[in-house]
Amino acid sequence: MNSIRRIAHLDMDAFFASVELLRYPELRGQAVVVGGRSVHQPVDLPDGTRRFSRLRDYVGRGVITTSTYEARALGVFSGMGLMKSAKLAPEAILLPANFEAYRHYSQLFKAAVRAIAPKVEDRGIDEIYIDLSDIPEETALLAQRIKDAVFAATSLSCSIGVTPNKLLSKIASDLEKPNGLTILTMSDVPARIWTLPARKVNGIGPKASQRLASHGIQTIGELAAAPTEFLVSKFGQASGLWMHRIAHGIDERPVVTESEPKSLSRETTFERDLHASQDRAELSEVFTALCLRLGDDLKRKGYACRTVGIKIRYSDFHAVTRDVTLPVAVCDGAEIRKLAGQCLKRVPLEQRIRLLGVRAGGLVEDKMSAASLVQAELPW
DNA sequence: CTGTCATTAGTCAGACAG
DNA sequence: ATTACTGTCTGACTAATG
Repeated sequence: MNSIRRIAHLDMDAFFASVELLRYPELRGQAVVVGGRSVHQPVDLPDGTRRFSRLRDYVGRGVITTSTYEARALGVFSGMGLMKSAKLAPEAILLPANFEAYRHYSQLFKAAVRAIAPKVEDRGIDEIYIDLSDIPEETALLAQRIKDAVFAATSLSCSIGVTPNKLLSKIASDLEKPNGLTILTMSDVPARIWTLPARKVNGIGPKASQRLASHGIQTIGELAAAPTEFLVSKFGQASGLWMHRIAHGIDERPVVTESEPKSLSRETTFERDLHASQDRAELSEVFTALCLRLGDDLKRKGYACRTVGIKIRYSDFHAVTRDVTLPVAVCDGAEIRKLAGQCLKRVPLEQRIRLLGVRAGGLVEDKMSAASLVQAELPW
């Protein structure tokens, strides 16, 4: 039971952008970013070539979802506003996101991995953890075999880190990107991990890294050197102890192969900020549409919810949420609309609104709600 | 009967991630 | 004119229950 674990983290390289390059191979080698809306869909020209949008053509409030490494070299990264990135790289190609294609390639690469190593934890569309502990094969050969299988199935490259735990593997997979393969043991922690910024730890985001920096802690090594009592006094019992452990490369979390969703949500950002009274009709229409779509999502996935909530982001980017919990679960869009409407009455509506969202929580399985199954279960 | 403590559920904000 | 969308987790606070 105390055997050394071998955990892999596999991360597809620039996933969305790489999938787009499969469809538009003439863009290979160019600065390409994925983001924005479908108005930027490439147009097929009569001469057989395609016309692409450029970042400088972009108007709106979207962000970059993924960029090619050529685009990253120009300083444009995921999460950056497209308007801002257009100033840095006006000539870069802009493509709208095509989630259907990404989901397709996601299934392909995950199936290819599972055929070799079945203990796989889903971490979103483009990454997974794999527990390799029970597979009797030398680590480097096994990891390379997985990389080859992913490429054979998708024509896409990935980067893999293999270490004794999820924390270290997640960091390791990023060390030699793209097309990397990094294998670390605990003895590598001082040389390869302690030298990295604390921000590289999965779970230390912008806020925590800034707070750490304010105490003179920049690297994971400096975090490891900080007294536990100091970390606990500054970040609380749970976070302080956690930081101390992860800084020493300790992480016992298992690879979890099955999970149920906890919530479903739909939200949208408006082209311009709307006002509750001035733009009442428009807001109401979007609100209802979100609720109906959420109801569809619930039924399609076979869930009902006991909690319905809303989210509003104001023009100053400050956000509020309200929710309500019921004694019985619901899944009907119109029902959700009513409950969400009650939540809406509890938020201030003086300031203009940038984003509106609806959420279903407290999910319970409700196979009966799937229309096809209702028929099947009828007794006659 | 009152006060305290533990526990749980609900609500909301915020951090984080892919 | 900078900042999408979907989802998970945690901490703080309140209320209810025993």
